[in-house]
Amino acid sequence: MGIGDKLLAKTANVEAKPRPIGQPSTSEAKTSPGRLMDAQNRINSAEVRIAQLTAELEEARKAGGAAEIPLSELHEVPGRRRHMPAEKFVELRENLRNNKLIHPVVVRPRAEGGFEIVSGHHRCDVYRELGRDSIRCVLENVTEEEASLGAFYANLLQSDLTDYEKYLGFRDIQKRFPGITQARMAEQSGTPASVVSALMAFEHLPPAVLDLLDEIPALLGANAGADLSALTRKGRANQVVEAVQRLAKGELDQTQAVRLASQEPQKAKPTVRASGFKIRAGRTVYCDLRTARNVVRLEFSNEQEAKAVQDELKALLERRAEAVVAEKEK
DNA sequence: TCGGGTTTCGGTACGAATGG
DNA sequence: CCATTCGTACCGAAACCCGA
Repeated sequence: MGIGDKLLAKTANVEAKPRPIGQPSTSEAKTSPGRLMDAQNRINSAEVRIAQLTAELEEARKAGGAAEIPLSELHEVPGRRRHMPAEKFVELRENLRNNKLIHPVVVRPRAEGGFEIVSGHHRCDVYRELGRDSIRCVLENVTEEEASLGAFYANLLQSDLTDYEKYLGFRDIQKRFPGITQARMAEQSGTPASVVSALMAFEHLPPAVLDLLDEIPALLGANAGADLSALTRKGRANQVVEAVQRLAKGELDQTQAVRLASQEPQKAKPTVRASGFKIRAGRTVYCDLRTARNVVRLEFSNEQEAKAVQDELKALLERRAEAVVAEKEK
């Protein structure tokens, strides 16, 4: 399931893309769904109908194929839906508007009737949006666990999921399967154990930080998150919160936030940044001055000026040096 | 001053080493 | 045996540099 779903995701629109997009087909009922609906109308009992669909799917599965299932019989299981950015969804919709579905939706029968979607929530959404009645499905005999895990691990494969969202997913898995180790989850998801470890460290961040992450999931990557988590456990929660709040305001980047949080409180000095300015003489830059810590660099447009300024600076510096000596002796 | 090549920097990926 | 930390390689974007 995991692998299959991954492959589905990777190749969802591979075939269709290079094709020139034809005329948008009107949403006139395709023949096979139409026939299916007609057939359904003649069946009174819903159970019989489901039984028939299930049998159809079983048969199709044995033959290695798929069957048309009414969208009204497909149900979503909470937490299984895969994240998809809006623009990707539009891409998928436009693809399916003009091309036929290459990868059938994967479903499994529900005890209370109908089918639950194992993989293909977005394809179903698209079909509903396009006003279609049914969609090609394949039956997958998987357990509840397998279906959930498969969906989540396929989800993980998406690089546009933020690290925080990945953490929430892994945490969900742990909640559902108590006792599962990080190593096991790493193995199942094909993620290095060190990454799983870093992700799971989000758990130990101060509540205020987690609240911020709920609002802005991309605020912290797994690495900075793990660093801040370690600091939190060392009793630096207050500084961690402070640093992350400034990070959220855009005053710091992630490494600076980690640095800030790891400094002793009294040492939390404003970050020394290189400063400088340029003096122009008309259009050309007469002098470019830069200061970093205790170093001042002066760059002149020509050597004569450099020499002249050096002489003037000498006098200025000697005066200041004397002042420093006087200050010390006081 | 413009364009494009390069360097730097913040960040991620992941295996190796270490710790509990 | 797991989880965590460390070290290094890598990546992309922005900053920087420099000749035309």
